[in-house]
Amino acid sequence: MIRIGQFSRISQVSIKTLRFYDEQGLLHPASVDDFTGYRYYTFEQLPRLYRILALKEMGFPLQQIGQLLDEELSPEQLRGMLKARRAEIQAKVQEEMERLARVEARLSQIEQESSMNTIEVVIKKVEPLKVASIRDTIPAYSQQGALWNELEGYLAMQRVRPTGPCFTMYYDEEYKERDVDAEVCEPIEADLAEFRNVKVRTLPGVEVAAAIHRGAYTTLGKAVEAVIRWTEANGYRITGPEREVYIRPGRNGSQADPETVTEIQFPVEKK
Amino acid sequence: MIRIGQFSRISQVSIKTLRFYDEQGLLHPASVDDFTGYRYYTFEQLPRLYRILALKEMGFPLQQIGQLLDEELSPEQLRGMLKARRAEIQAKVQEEMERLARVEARLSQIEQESSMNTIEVVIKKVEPLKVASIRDTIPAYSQQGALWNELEGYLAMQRVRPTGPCFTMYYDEEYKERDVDAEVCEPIEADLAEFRNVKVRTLPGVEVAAAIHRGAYTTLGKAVEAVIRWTEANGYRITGPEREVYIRPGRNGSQADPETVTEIQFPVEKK
DNA sequence: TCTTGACTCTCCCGTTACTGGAGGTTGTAT
DNA sequence: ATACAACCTCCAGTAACGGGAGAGTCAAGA
Repeated sequence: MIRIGQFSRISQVSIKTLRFYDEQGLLHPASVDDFTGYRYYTFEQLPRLYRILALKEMGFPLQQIGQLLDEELSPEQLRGMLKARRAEIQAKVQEEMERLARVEARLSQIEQESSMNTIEVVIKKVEPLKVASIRDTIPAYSQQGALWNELEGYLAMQRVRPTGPCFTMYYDEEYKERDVDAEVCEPIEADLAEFRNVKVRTLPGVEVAAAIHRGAYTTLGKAVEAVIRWTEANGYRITGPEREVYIRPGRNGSQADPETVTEIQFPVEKK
Repeated sequence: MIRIGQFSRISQVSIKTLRFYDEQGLLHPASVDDFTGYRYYTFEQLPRLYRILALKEMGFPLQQIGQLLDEELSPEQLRGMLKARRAEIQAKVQEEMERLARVEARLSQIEQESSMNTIEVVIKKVEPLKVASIRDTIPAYSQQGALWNELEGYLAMQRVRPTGPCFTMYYDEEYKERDVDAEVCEPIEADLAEFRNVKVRTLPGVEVAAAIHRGAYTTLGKAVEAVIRWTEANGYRITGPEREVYIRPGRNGSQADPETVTEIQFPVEKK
């Protein structure tokens, strides 16, 4: 019977940790003095402690270690737990590798521009969204006015209010200056009948790479470029049409209002 | 000016998190109503929020993110922080890979033995240790009695008490049945003059791979084998002589006492 | 036998980046 | 006027301990 200090010295496990394992039921001392509360261990407890340490180094949480030690489990179950653990570690490694890629991308970018004037790109999930929309081929990128008038006119007539910021989707694979295949969308909640060009459907939820753009529409291209470059540098693939979300539209529809805030979104998936 | 709910919906950052970032000074709302406490955000705050998210995905802790955002730092400093982060991530990846190796080793072992009757091996640090010792070549592994008698006799005569469990070091590279190069050691604190065969020195601190063995000495070989196999499977290299630490020696020196507890240690380093 | 110093005990707080919930106030639509 | 969603603050919990306060215990030397 030895006291906690000596047990700690032999096993190289801190006294705090030993007390913690006692409390957690992982390793109770062989006996505890009722009056003084002193913990007494025996050398026979070392193998169990070492088993705990070994499992801990494989990354198991203490709770599971308790189970692994105390429950009689079949080799099958044991294999299962080990394989689950392996999968978790692999996921973790993957995650860290992606982090690394982001940092490396930033580093190589800083080599060129030597500052952090970057348009930030983030991954986020977009919920499924019910929208009313009109899709058409328009002569140029900046000439969506007619579509918006038609769509909003119809919504107003039907007394349906949009439930979030409106946006445009661009279906062209490559960048085009003219004859753009565009769809203007207003998110809605209510039921709405389709009418003429106005379609109603629910867009599926997706992951998007997104960047915020502030200022006149003429410089929107920079944000678009930033997102595309980012997806390439960070191992994502673009899987759908670009969305331009008009978070704060220009005053009275102006396309040059410097306080306009737009979000560029590209649906993506990991390569 | 929008309220927290809408800001949360646009940015896909939870309300709780936004409040937390406010509290932490990472992103204060553009204004707060003095009476109601309502937080009001503007769209102009989205870029800052996205910058926070981007840095978070690189794995920076929030505190550092605050610094990165608010302090004017030179590109040099920025590079430094990124490189430090990169190094940390690489270390983390390395660590997880080692975990993976341990789990894989266990899995492949279970394929053969289909249970967990394993001798657990752990890595621990051994502190530098001052010892009195006698080294000699002995006819067989089990015949250390004479050396121990001489060493302990001298210590008793000098009234020096050992300060921890005694141990033997084996210097032979390969396993030998006879003519074993062994050194018996007693850790001491006090100053002690060398005398005849008794040497005094301080062993350097090292990392060791260790396993506990319980029972008669005749089965010690299994523990030794377990440690050696483990080091191979987990990417370590043995860098010094084996130590056999007599944590609980057999009663009156018996080598067959089944309650004997011994620890096998091999100094190691990562490959 | 007493005292000193090392050892041990319990209890509480802090760590990270939030999430969940209780209980109470405010804003908006009908 | 009333419902109900949205918002507020404060508290507790997460994993696996480490640090420290304040009090009790043990072994050895004077």
